[in-house]
This record gives sequence, C-alpha cells and structure tokens, in this order.
Amino acid sequence: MVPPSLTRRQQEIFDYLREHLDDFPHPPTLDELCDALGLSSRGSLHKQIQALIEAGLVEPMNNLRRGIRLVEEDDITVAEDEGLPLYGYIAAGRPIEAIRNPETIAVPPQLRTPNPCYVLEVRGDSMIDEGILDGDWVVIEHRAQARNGEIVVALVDGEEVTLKRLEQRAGEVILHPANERLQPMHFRPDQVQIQGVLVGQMRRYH
Amino acid sequence: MVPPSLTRRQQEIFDYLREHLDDFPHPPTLDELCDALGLSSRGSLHKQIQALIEAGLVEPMNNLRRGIRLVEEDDITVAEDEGLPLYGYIAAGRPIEAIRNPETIAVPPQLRTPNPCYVLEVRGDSMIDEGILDGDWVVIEHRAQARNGEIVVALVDGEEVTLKRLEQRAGEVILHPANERLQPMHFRPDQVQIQGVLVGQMRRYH
DNA sequence: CGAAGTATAGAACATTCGGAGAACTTTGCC
DNA sequence: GGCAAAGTTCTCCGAATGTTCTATACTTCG
Repeated sequence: MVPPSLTRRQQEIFDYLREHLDDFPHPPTLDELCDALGLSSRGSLHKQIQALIEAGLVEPMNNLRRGIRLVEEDDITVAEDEGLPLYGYIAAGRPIEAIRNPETIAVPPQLRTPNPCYVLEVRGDSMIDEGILDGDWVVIEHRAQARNGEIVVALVDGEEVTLKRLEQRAGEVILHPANERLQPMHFRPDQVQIQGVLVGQMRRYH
Repeated sequence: MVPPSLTRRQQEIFDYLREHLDDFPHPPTLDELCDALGLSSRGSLHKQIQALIEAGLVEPMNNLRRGIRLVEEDDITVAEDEGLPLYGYIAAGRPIEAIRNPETIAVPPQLRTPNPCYVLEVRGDSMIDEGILDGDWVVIEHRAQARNGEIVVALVDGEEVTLKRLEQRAGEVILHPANERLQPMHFRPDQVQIQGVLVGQMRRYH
C-alpha cells in the first residue's frame, strides 16, 4: 500500500521537517516555518501540510498552536507484506541499524527464515569462493549470536560491516574470507558484533 | 491477458524506464525524459508512453505531474501467481518440455523477466567460477535464441541438458563451462538446441 | 515504387502545482 | 469579555507540465 505519492514540494517540506523539527525549542508556528522555508503565505504552507497529514506523515494539528508533529516512524505503514528491508551495501562502513528508511525487496519464503530478516547488497569479492559475487543480494537473519562455520554479518570496531565465515575461539574471533587471496582476520571478542547470519542469496543476470 | 507486442521503440523506452527510473529523485517530467532519451518533442514521448500504459506496463498518469511510474512487476499479468515451474535437475538427461507436472517455486520479480520463465536445480560444478554452485536454483527465461556470452540451458543431441556460456561461431557452437578444470565443448549447430537463458539465481543456506 | 505502420517535431490546449493574500475562526491570555 | 496570535479556508494567479492534434519523415515489406 503506497499512500498517494508526495509532490516534489511536499517531499521537500517533509524532509525539512524531519531534519529540523528538533532545532526549534517548541514546534514552530506556521509563520516561523514559512520563514524558514522561504514562503510568505501562511495559507500556502498550510495547504502543503494538509497534504502531508493526509499522507499520514504528519499529525493533524486541529487548531492547536505550535501543533506540528511528525508521525512516529514506527507507525508509518510500511509496505513490506512480501518484502524485506534492503539496507544497502554491506561493507558500507556503518552499523546496519543506522539506516532509516530502507527500500524493500521481495524474497521468496524458501530463501528466508520465519525470524526477522533483511537484505544486503554485496560489495567486493571477499566471499567469491563461496559463490557470493559482487552485486549479489544476501538474505540475513537478524540475530546477535552465531555458531562457528556460519557466514555472518559482522560489525567490526563499530565501524565496518563485512560478510565473513565465523570462527570463535577462546579469547579471539576469526573472520574467514572465502577468497584464497585474502587472509583470515583476527580480533578480540569485544571488537566484533554479530548483526545477522546468512540464510539466502540471490543474483540477477539481466 | 494482453499480448503486449511492443514496437521496438516502445521496448527501448520501457527498458530505459526500468533501468533509470530510480536514478531520478522524483519521477521525471516528460521534458526531462525527452532530454534523457534524446527526443525533442514532449508529444512524441507521450504517445509512446500511452502505448506502454495500454500494454499495462506503466501506471496511467492522469494529468499528474511527475506521474510516471512502472506497474509493479508482481502485478504484471503472467501465469505466475503461485510461482514458477520447478522442472528439476539440470543435466537430468532429457528435454525440459518432457516433464509433465512440475512443482512450483516462488521467485521474486526482480529475479525473473516478464516473459515465461522456469526454474532448474543445478547439479554439478561446471559453472562454479560463475558463482553457480551445486544445489543452487537458477531462473531461466524460456526462449530458443540467445546471444554470445549469455549463459544458456542447452539441449545437446536431444539428450543432455546443460547450463553453459554460449559462443556461436560460423559452423559451430561452443559451450563454455565456468570451471577452470573443464574444457569448452564444440558441437555442430544442429546438435545444440537452446531451451532458455539464465536470468536469475538463488541459494539457501539453512 | 507505393502502402502501411511507426516515429518525431511542434503547436495549441488543459490541468495541476505551488504560491500569494485576504478573510474567517479558534486559541490562549489578560 | 476582549484582544492578539495562530490556525483555517477561500479565491486567484502564473508557471510548469500533461494531453491532443496535425504534419512530416522514416522503415519495412511486397
């Protein structure tokens, strides 16, 4: 279900609100917002805001002063009945959770598990010997523990996200690339945080 | 179901839209599209788009600005509600058509094409260097022609079905395995019948 | 060559979008 | 209650954009 898509201006205004609503000590009045957005007519702004309210992105402000408020993101109806969130590239350099409004992508049931899953697009050749190529989509079951031998999404030092085969030993964690030209990497357990386990993979050729 | 016989130009434009619609921050205006496509008349483009709308491939944009949108592939009428036929193992030794009542398997729209497709389960390591492993599912678009470089399902001598990279030369057909330990195979053109082209691939790890 | 179908340009027309501004209503405060 | 501030509704306008139509050129096929 996609709410009537926003016009360009509506999108701009919504983006602005998402960015700057916290900058105001109190939610701004329409006049203040006009000022910030470079409009000169309160009525015009109001019309745009109405559209956002109908799209379900802004709380209705029935005659309330300074009543403008965004709808909590969790409450926004996400169209993901069939799809999983696509969080973007792995090895992108930041924690998965940081990403806000992911696209979604259809995943057949046999490629996922009943537990929460998400999808990443693979960058690089580090798993090439496992048949996972640059550009592939991988389906990841979201969990924080994994067993040795499983291929995991690992967040290293809170910065880098990579897809590697896991080996946990006493006092260290080894991440094995599946590429004969690359070496396994050794870390202290506290450096590595597991963000999910590989459960499926897809590739398109067209 | 409509036979969506597109003209060449319509196909070009549709392909372009499928490729590049996401490149725009908002759906483009007709003028912007004209620019991107090298046309100079809005009206001309509009006429082509109308044809695509009638073919059911593009959402009607009734006077909406920036209203151009592709029909969700899920909604495109193809006999696929329940999934694609799973014809079994490739290299199973007989023509695909011979199989009567296949199972079906769910395939996400981005892994297939709008044309008829089916699924095979891969046996063997002959495409391992392409990242296609034993046990993978491959999505095949059902057609009888292919271009050099495409990976095809080839029926050899009416008996053996294999997945190989195709090279057609004058007077001979060469099927290239993607495995450095295997040699390309040479055939007369009449020995080789193409049964489809690889368009997608899936694997499960659980 | 001619016919039929297709593609393009360009002009003319219709609608939407975004904004301005006035007038009205409601709220908050004294 | 009265007043000012703020939200709401309304009409109007201009530019951007979608739609329609006509004329012309190009392709393909016999």
